[in-house]
Amino acid sequence: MTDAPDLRQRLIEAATQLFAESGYDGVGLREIAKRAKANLAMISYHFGGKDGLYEAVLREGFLRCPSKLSQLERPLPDPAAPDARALAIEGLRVHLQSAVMDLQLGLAQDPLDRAFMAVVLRELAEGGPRLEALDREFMKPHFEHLANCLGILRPGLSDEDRVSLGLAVIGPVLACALLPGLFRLRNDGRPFPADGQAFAEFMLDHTLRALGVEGA
Amino acid sequence: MTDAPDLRQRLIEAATQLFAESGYDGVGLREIAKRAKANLAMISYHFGGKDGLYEAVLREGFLRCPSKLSQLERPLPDPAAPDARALAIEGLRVHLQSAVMDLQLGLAQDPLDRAFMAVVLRELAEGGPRLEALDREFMKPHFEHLANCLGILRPGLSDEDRVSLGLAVIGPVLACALLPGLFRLRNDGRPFPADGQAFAEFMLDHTLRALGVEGA
DNA sequence: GTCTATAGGCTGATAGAC
DNA sequence: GTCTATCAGCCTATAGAC
Repeated sequence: MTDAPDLRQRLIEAATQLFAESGYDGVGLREIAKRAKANLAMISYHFGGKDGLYEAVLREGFLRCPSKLSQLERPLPDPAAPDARALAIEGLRVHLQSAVMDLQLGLAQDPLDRAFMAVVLRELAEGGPRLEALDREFMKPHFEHLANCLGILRPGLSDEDRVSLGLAVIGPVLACALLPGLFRLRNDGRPFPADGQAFAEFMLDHTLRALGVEGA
Repeated sequence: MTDAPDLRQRLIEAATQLFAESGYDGVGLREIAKRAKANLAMISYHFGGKDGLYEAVLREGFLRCPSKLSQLERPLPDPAAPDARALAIEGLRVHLQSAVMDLQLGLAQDPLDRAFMAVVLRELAEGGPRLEALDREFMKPHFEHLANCLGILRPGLSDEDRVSLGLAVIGPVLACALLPGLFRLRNDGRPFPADGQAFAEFMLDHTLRALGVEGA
């Protein structure tokens, strides 16, 4: 991991960790080079500059993560099917578990993946120019799957209310990922959630109760 | 506003806006001085340095906001009262409306207040050394009020589940405040929520359904 | 209190030897 | 591909005139 074979990879790993900790403006290239046990000039040579390195961090992260993202199968419920509601409920469960996994709330073992997700969340929060690409890559698939399931379980909402409902379901997971320090405080210093699976189940149960659906 | 009487105030206002936009490391003192129409040296003179200016931004924000925070009265429900459940429901409503207001999701008119809350949220997300103070000042009162209400409506939860339940209620509001750009995308470019009051009511209704309580 | 001028250090980037 | 040495520019901070 830290002793990756080639320099390029070491630089990307070091940069991912440091950007995750301190943000783009908070780290210098010298520090990154030092952590990667590489020479400063190698950053310009391999990536063309700090911006190029940052983009490489995101690009390589994209390439590395999709295979890990949504490892759980996520069947799209067919509204016309006779068991549509049951499928939607199962879809909702898979969606929540998947979101909790993706956002590294306790299931991700690889520190590099955790750091990468922190970079992504930081970028989403800043609302910068890369927001649309990140949304398309990370958030949109989840939101669409979520919207499908919710549309079956609660049809006929206004546009505004549909967004609100989606937010009511996924918001807790997002908030938890965006404010890890705060929820550590809320949980007496222990990381929260302690058990990602149980957390996802709790949120699923909460959502199903709100939707007036009997839990599967 | 931008033309505040004294220089000190102008510096704090300029710094609040710029720190909100670009973060602590993302802005230079020159830029802050320029926006405040002040001389660079005045920052050291009045605040002792960049760190002092940042702390002043937070301190003055604390002083300015509590009067605006929780403008709605927020009675603490008494679990022993005969109408405890009704009081808890009303408390929950007030809590959600208040949180939506505090987090500037559509109700805050003053751009300075909006910028200040952005600084606070940024600081909470970074998880820095000031996190505990910010939590105590901004989050804890809400969480405690929330916990009181939820404890009445749904007693006997485990510690972990109690945190989860609190997060299920307040998470959507937090997520929305932390990812304004993302939810603008989710809402076809329009800011979300369009109507903070309606948003709070939706979340209250959602929560009450989940808790199996008839809406007031 | 406000300003100019500048110090001293760090930043990202690169030329050029190997 | 990797390194050293160095550049020009920016950063924060401050000494000192007014």
